[in-house]
Amino acid sequence: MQRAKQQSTVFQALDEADGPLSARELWSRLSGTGVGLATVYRALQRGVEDGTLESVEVLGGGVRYEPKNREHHHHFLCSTCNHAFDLFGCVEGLESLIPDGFRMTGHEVVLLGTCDACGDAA
Amino acid sequence: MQRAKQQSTVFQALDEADGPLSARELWSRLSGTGVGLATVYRALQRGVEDGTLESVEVLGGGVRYEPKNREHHHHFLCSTCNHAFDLFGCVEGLESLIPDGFRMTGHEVVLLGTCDACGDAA
DNA sequence: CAATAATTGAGACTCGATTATCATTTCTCC
DNA sequence: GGAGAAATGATAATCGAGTCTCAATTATTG
Repeated sequence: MQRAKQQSTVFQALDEADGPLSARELWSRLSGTGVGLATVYRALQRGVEDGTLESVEVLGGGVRYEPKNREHHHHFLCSTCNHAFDLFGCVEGLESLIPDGFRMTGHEVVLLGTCDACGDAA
Repeated sequence: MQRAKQQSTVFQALDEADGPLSARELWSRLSGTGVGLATVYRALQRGVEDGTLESVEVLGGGVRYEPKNREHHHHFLCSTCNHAFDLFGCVEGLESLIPDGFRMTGHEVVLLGTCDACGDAA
C-alpha cells in the first residue's frame, strides 16, 4: 500500500470529474471512503504546490480545483445544480476589448445556463 | 436635506466608479464621510431590490455592484490592485462552445492582467 | 415646535469556508 | 518486529463577509 493513500483517492476523484470541483463537492463524492474533509484540503493544497492541480474560480461557488494537465478550456456553470463543466475550445476577439495601457495576461470565460440533466428535469 | 442622505452618497460613488465595486471597496471610498459599513450594505441591498443596481461576480473578490443602466459589457481584473474595470464590447463564438443538451442563458468574460496604473508602477 | 417614522453607525452576531491541533494509525527503513 | 516519520480523521479554532440589534439622530408632517 502506497503512502498518502487517501490523498491519491482525492486526486483520482478529481481526474474523473467532468469539471472543476470545490473541496466540499469533492468530499461528498468521497463519502463512503472515510476520507476526512481535512485530508481533502491537505491533498488540494499539496496538489497546488506540486503543480499537478490548479485552483480556478468559476462563479457562485468559491474556489474549485482541477488537474493542471488539461488543455486551455473554459467552463459552463449550471444555475440549477451549480455544477461547473469543462468546455472545449475558446473564443475570438478578446484583444479588441483591452483599453490602452492595460496588459492582458489571461482570460476567463464562463457560460451560464442549465445543463443537460437539469434541462431534462425541468 | 433629503431622505436617506447617506444611501444616496453610496449610489453616487458607484455611479462615478469605472467598474463594479465590492461593499468593502465602496466603503473605503467613503471613508471621511462617516458612512458606516452597515449603511453601505443597506444601500446595496435596496438598490438591487429597486432594480437600479446589479450585483456581479467577477473573480477574486466576491460580489461587486454596479448601476444597472450600463450596456452589456465585461470586466478587466487587475491582478495587482485587484480592481475590476468595465470594458466595452463583447466577443464572438460563444455558442460554439456549448455542449449538446445544454442551454445557455448568459455569459461572463473576464480579462486578467495589469491595469494602466499598475503597469506603470512596475 | 411636537409627534412619529425612517435612517444611521457601531458593534455584536451568524454562517460557511478553511486551517490548526492532537491522538491514533500507517508507512518506511532497518 | 521496532523506532521514527508521515498521514489521517475528528473536531476545535480562526477568519471574513454579511446581517442584526439598538440607541441616537434626522427627516416628515402638521
